[in-house]
Amino acid sequence: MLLRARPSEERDAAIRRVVRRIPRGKVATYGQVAAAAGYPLYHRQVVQVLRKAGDALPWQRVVGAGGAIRLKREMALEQRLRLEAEGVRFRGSRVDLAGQQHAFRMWEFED
DNA sequence: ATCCTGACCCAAG
DNA sequence: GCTTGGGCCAGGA
Repeated sequence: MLLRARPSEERDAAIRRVVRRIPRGKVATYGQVAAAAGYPLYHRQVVQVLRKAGDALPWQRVVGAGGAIRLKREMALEQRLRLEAEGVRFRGSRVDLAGQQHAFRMWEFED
């Protein structure tokens, strides 16, 4: 299950599949998405994928470790509004991860 | 090849 | 709580 030498397109596709599985009202961290996709150390690549995908993916459901919103300026507000609209609760400046963090079931991502 | 950047992460202080 | 430094990785200049 270590696929470091696979083409980037497959890696990105795996990441996209994972993001699409996060249900409304739930969130997952960049690190969790990367790990669930099969690439534990690729949390930074998740960012690139989300940027490129734009609104084709539910990008608002991916947050930083501890539930922090990592976007800047207007986009940070946009993400918060979208999440609150889905019913995600916040504790201060970050998402209240307890109970709102999506638990990936790994076996669903096997090819 | 090198340098820089980014919606990162985490252990320290 | 917040900031820092070091560790990660791919992509673009």
